[in-house]
Amino acid sequence: MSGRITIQRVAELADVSKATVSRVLNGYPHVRPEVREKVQRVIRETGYQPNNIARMLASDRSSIIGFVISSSAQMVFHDPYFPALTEAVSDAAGDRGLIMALFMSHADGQGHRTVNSILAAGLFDGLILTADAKGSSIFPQQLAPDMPIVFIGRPSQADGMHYVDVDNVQGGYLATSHLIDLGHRRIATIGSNRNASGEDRVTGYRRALSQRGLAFDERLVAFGDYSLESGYASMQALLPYKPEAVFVASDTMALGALRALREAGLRAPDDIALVSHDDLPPAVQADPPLTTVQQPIARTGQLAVEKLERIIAQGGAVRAEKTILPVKLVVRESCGAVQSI
Amino acid sequence: MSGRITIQRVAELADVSKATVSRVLNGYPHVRPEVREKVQRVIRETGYQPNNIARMLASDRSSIIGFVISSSAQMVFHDPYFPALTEAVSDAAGDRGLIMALFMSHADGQGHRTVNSILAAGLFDGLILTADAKGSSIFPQQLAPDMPIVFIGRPSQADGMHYVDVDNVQGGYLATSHLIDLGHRRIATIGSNRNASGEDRVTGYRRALSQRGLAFDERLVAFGDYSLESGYASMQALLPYKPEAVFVASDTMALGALRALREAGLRAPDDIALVSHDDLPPAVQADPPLTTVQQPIARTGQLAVEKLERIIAQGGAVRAEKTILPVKLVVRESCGAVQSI
DNA sequence: CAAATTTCTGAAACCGGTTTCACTCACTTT
DNA sequence: AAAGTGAGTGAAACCGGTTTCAGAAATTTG
Repeated sequence: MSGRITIQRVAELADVSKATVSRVLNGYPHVRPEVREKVQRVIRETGYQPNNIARMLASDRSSIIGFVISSSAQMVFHDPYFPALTEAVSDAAGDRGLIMALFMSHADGQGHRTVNSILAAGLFDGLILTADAKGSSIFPQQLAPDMPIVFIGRPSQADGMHYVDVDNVQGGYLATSHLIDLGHRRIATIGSNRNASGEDRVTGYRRALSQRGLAFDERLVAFGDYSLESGYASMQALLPYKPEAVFVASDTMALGALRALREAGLRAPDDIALVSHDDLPPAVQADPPLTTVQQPIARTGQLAVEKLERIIAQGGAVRAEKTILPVKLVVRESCGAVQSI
Repeated sequence: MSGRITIQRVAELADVSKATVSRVLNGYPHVRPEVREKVQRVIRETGYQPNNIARMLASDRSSIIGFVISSSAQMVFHDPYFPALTEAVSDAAGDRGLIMALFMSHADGQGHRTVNSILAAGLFDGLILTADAKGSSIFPQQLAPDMPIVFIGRPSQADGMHYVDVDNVQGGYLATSHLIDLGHRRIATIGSNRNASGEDRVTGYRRALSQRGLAFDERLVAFGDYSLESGYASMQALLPYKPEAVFVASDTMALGALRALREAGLRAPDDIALVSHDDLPPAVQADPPLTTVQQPIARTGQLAVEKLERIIAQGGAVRAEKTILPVKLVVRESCGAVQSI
């Protein structure tokens, strides 16, 4: 693997010791410029590539991080959020010279097994986990207390955990406030109680209502699972209660909601105004384009990797710390604030 | 990493040599049953986990394979094909005790750089690459002639390459034949010339036409890039030529095509019959649900991993071999063969 | 100019496994 | 009973790097 030639061979050719070659390789000081140059020339001429595995063994660092998506395969398929997040983490890792190993843990209770085997591999410098769904918690901390771990999204047991999340409460709040500003009073929501993000967005919704003196009506709240179908079903369930506007907790569910409206012979925003959450590509493509709360996915992935790297560097002795990223409202047509062109 | 205790410690506790522990660990013969049991007990009691990195170094196998998606980020987002394929490869790798490292190489010409750095890592037992787009070929073979590589999809330079692909020609053929069977004569296609798959599907389309004695009309052929938008634009471009039916080379483009129809006040299948390709989840959700050619994505990923494993095991001395998987037509409503319920 | 530093450098230990090889020992063959 | 077999075992080499440590060489200081 990686060619025949080793550090030993380079050392011989350059007429120095392995130690010196290693110093040159890692840019350490205490090497005479001329020697350094000679070694570099040999390296160049031979095309020598250090064996990373040997390096890992000796330095006890692998530069590999695990990225575990602990959602059901269904969600990974239906919601572009995961591909987007995966790319963000992958990019961030690549930028920092880390290799990302991806694991998709299945919904059939294999979550633990997957994580177990990952940890057993003893191969990773650290792990990034997507926040678990409520009730199907993963606790790698118990299995490997020293493994550096960063969650993306608030885990169900957030105590002592590092995590990066977007301000979901603020997201729900901004979306709902916008609808109130537009004069709507009877505002429904399609949220989710599947994870912390969904709950937080509903919390923001309620906060906006109460702050503006609007009553909270239980019948105007539906819960989905982030799938298009659940958005569709939820909207159908809400229609009998005649909402004027709806805050949908994800773009994907909003697409389903739009379909339900269309089938009911209604149009957004004319008959029902709609604001969603995430600002993923489908939001722009939707008909009408969705007014939605933009969450900085790329930044989220980047911060998670940076945080993980920091924890790794400090040997895990970092106080658990959460990072909450701000969100912002992107106004398009589904809310009725601007005219369709 | 992976706890404190080493094979040396286990050996001491079990009062045997490292060699014997290693034999037990790997299930090798030539260990007395009682000794084997004693070692296993110590392993159990101490919770010993072998250090995989040391193992890799000694055995020159990492059990890590790289999966490189060499498409633009755009496509990865827009087309569920890639998440589906990624999951398939990830699952297949996991089933076989391999770890999958994911790389998304960008469209900005970084493709090569990504692959270079992957190879430089000297860490992978092998690579699975998604077929390159035409003109942006990746040639890791040149850089690392000994690296076992399997493509998914026919690469632009297929000579001497291992690859697994679905029968795209047959896909285009089946779809088009179906439309002909339904009585249509003026059949258009939205294909793609971005990669081999797209071209093959168009080839199948042409083959069906000629076999049934229908003339090929250049104006009835449009090319997209697998995005929803390109499907939309292509359909708009085709409408002036009044097709009775269209074969669209991907579900995602079909969604765009449907939108174009809707906006033109037309309906599928009544005004224009439509058959697409892939049978990904959106095909079912579409309105109307899409008649589409099903490609066995999970199987594709699985075969790619198995083939790669075989090449690795044989030290790369395997004659290049291609595997073409059959496809089948799934009839839903968009073609007009069955009545909407 | 001697003494004290500081800069370079290489030998050797080390990381934690796997694998080779020689040797012991019990059991078969002649 | 001597020789031949094969199973069972451990010592040691090995994988290819990094890191420690001590000593030589060069430089600064007194």
